Amino acid sequence: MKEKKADIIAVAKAARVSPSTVSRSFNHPELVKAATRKRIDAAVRRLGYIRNRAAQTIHGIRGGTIGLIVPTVDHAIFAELIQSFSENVEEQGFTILLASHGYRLEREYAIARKMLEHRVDGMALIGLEHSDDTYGLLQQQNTPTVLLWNYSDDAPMPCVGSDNYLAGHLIGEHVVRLGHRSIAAVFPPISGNDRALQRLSGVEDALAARGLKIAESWRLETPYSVSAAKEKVAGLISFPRRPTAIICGNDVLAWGALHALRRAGVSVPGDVTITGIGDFHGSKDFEPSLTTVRIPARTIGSKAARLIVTLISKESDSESGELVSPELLMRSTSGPVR
Amino acid sequence: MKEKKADIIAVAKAARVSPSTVSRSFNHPELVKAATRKRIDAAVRRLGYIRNRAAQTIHGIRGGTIGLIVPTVDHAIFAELIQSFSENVEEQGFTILLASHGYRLEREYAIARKMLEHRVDGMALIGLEHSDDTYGLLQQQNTPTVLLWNYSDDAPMPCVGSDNYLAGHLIGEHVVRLGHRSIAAVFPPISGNDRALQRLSGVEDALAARGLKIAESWRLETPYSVSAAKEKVAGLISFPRRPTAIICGNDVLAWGALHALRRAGVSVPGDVTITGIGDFHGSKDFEPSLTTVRIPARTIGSKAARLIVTLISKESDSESGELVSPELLMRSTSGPVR
DNA sequence: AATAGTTTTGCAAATGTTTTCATTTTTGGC
DNA sequence: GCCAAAAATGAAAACATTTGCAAAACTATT
Repeated sequence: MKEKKADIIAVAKAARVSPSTVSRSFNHPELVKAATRKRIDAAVRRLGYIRNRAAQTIHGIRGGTIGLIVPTVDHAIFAELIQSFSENVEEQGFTILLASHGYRLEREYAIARKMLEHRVDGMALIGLEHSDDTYGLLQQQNTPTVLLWNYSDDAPMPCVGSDNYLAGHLIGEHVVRLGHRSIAAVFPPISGNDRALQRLSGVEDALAARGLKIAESWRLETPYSVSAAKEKVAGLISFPRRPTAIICGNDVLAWGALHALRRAGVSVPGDVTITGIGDFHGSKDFEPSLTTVRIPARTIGSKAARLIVTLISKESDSESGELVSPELLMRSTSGPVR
Repeated sequence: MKEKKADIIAVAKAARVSPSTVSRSFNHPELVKAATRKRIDAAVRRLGYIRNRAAQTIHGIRGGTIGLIVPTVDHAIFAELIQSFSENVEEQGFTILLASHGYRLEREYAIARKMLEHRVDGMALIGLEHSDDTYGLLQQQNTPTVLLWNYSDDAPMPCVGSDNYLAGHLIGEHVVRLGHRSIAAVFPPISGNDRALQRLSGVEDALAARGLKIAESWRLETPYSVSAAKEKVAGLISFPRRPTAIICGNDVLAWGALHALRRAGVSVPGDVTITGIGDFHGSKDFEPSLTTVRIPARTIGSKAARLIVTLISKESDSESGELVSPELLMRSTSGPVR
């Protein structure tokens, strides 16, 4: 029906040169005479030729793609990270191949495999918790890989992220320092989510240091959503005996808690202290503004981007990642216990 | 240093068959004897062989990737759309190649080109507004393409989305019906953003139908962020003469407005009515819950996914897209004028 | 045990590039 | 105008696969 798409040979013919020259004109323009290059460019435009990356990838040339696997895209926090990572990586001429595994680590393995089939130049994963298969695969193919979001000195691969345990610890300490003794926690499910687990441990250890413990019935688990958190917290405060502080595993849950309290007419921080973790867009401007721990997604994204590109081009395994410290932001949702 | 990665020939040798048989065992397993397949699979596992998609793409075989270009990832609304689109597309065995252009349409063209170089099987773009070059490119390469987010009968390519003009109209009508006459609007910049433009037109037309018009000084333009909107609205209401209703171009801006009013001690909807557009996660559970127009990102994402896959496999241009209607959600931030 | 049919396999060509090496063309110095 | 050196180009091999076709190996049938 339609003339088949132009290939490099067609261009060569049209420009009255050999395919080699056309190829060179793309990849090493300085090696071909300006006049010839002009003719080639004209032919390219005339035929609407588009290079076939697949055909060059076959020659072991870098394809210019980086695989990024996230649990999900539509959590504020990952969205920000993805944006920053992809922006920075694009700047270096790479394109990202994106997929989400929905917190299922076997899916992650399958996706990683598929990305390797596409011969990505590097990979980026979220967190430190991955199946042995995944780690094995990446190691064996020795694909440059960076782990995002979490940092640990003894991670099996270079990672750039924050110390989520410390983040939890900071917020836990802040809350006990304010004098709170009746403390509840609202966290996302921790299976397949080492970030949440570490935050929770940090909180617990901080409390334990003062001999405090979160009562079983005050340890709430909710999916990542404002409405789920709101509902859970509404239930929590409907009992006569209430916590004086609620520590949330991330800012989205904290927003939900805040709305629940507002609805119930409970004053924050007068009656109850609320804290988040993450400092998402909007937390600073919430009324009242949310006390939280800053984990700078944009910074992590851009540092990770720089790292993976280095790893890819230098082929130097030396780089071991970077820790970006969490920072406590005392704002208006936390206050001393009455 | 390390033995080079296994290729199909190495596998063939290890399994004592010819490369052709190995290839067949992957692509047409029913054509090879079970016993042989077993031997091949064993060899594959032993050598850690991973197929090279690039090498098959070269044969005109579908590579299994779909290019998705968005303005940015980290707007709640796109995040949700991307998630749903990618989820559904992955289910069909495709992987997405993602990039963002930051509302710059020339960037979009460059990215599209690069994706074509990677020989994506299809493309998805946000909105109907794209450079002629981009449209030309896609048409000329006749790459199956779907336009997301916006729907129009006379779009140059299949699109699945909502009617943003109608969304704006619905909300505008709702507000005037409540008796408001002093109306302000807070919208994102409309350049390179046909969604916002159409919403605004919808609003304006709805007001005009009642002989109303938004005063120049009450037409605020702010970037997409809670804090920017909060600030702008704080300024707006600091004047003695205030609007009785503020129509926001999307829910994020509405949240900002809500926080500004809360801070200023202005009651909603008692003193001022606020409306959003989008119905993002969290709007329903905001206190007070936000009146807005629902534009179901998840639905759009999944329908678009289905459409692009059809377009790719059936090669049938017949499909022309789908309109998913916006729906007015009257909640608690809007009320009759005092 | 021979035949016809069917299933399984291998050979070789093809795919769209890049790259090495050799050859041709150009340039500059005389 | 000639020569050596430098610059530009082309021929052919290489890359990792797939596939059409033909050969080989099995199965039933007699």
